[in-house]
Amino acid sequence: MKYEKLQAPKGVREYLPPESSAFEWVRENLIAPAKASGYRLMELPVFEDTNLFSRGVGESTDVVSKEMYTFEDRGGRSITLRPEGTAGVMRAVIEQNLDRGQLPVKVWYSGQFFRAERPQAGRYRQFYQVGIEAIGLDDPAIDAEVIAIADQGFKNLGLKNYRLEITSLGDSASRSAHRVDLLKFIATLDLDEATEARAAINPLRLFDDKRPEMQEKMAKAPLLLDYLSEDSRRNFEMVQKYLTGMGISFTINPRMVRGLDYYTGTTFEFIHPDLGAQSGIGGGGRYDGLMEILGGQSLSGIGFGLGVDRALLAAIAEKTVPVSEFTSDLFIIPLGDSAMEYALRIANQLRSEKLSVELAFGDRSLKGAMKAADKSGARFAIVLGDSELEQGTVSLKRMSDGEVTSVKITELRTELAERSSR
RNA sequence: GUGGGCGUAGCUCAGCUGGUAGAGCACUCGGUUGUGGUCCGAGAUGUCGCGGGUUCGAGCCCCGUCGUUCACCCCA
Repeated sequence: MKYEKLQAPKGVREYLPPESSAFEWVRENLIAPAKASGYRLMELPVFEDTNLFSRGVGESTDVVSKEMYTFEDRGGRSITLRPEGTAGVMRAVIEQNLDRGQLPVKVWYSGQFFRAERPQAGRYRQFYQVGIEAIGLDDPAIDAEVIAIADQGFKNLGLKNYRLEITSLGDSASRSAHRVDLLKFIATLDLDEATEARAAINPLRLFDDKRPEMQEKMAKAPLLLDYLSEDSRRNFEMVQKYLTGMGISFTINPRMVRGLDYYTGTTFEFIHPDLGAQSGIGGGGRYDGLMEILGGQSLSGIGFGLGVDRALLAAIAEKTVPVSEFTSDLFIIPLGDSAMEYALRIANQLRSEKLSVELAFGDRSLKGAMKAADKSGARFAIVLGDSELEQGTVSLKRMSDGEVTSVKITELRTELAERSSR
């Protein structure tokens, strides 16, 4: 009886050895600056009450209206696989009262997110993000620091070709003033039906249209940046000053539009040109009304999400991924049953002393086992047979040049420690 | 959700105007008794994505389907 083969669901990206080590390298490097800045881990569920996203992210966004994985659980509750990270963090902060202590609350997270889009280069239905949130403080210095943390993550990967774009969406007074004029302007344009509909939901979206004729039409549209209130404008200037002071280069993109409704004030995107159509490797911004919308107190916040999958693609494009393979300290080749019994024992012991040790299993030829030792990248190899067991000594072979030294088995650990460090 | 390209051994691919499959790499074993990376030799592996159709006959043609890839919408 032969069973049918199963496949992974459409649009998921899997990371298997040896590429998985590059993925892990990217993720850890993106996390490191957050840890170094006092952000602490938050491990959250990947599914939440659907209302969290429809209310938090915004009913009008594409993410909510057509890209969510929503289903009913056995208790009849509407559940959604998280399409982004911020809403879940806010929910947990409110629910667990983290905002009752000292502010800001500074947390980071890492994990998979889900959007039911048509997959393409750098876009998957399950994707990985590293993110941070700083909640409860209005200070342009925090905005600048959050951006700097993201930037440092990309620098850790050795990336050079990306650029940082920033803008300010201002406070609600700024936005409503701008909206009036923008709607007036849009009313003068001759738009197709689909675009008209998008404009009705969120007129800012038209700035993001890639079609050249639309860009032309929008060229003279009023820009939100010109409508910033005095406070917002001063805030934005401070953010820029701080960034410049840290040596972080950026460009101001007054036409930048983000896909989530909760953004306010400082907003930013990291863009890498070598990835194809999906060029955003990370982005974020302020979300000053979000917590209140989700039933918490009225606190501001700022955060970012960085795409691990896309950052990896960028690192591959720029050829900055280190080629290091896993290397163990010792590879043991036992010959025969009693040697295997002994090998398992000393391997365990060496591992308990923090050495990494691999064994040759199965009935392989010695030549094949040596080949496996070579492939594993182990620094040293020993053969364990009857004569070695009798004499209590082994020939410690250094794989890089084949040099062999006779070593007592009881002294393997110290020998390895000494020789590996050189 | 819309549109284009692709789908042949683990991987990268070849397969001429339709006659039931190959290469390189990788893998396993061997090249005289227990030592890797080079070299030489031998070997295993495919329901040609799946289903249907045309045909005496299809990996090659047609339809559908699934997957993949690229782009649009949108986004990490």
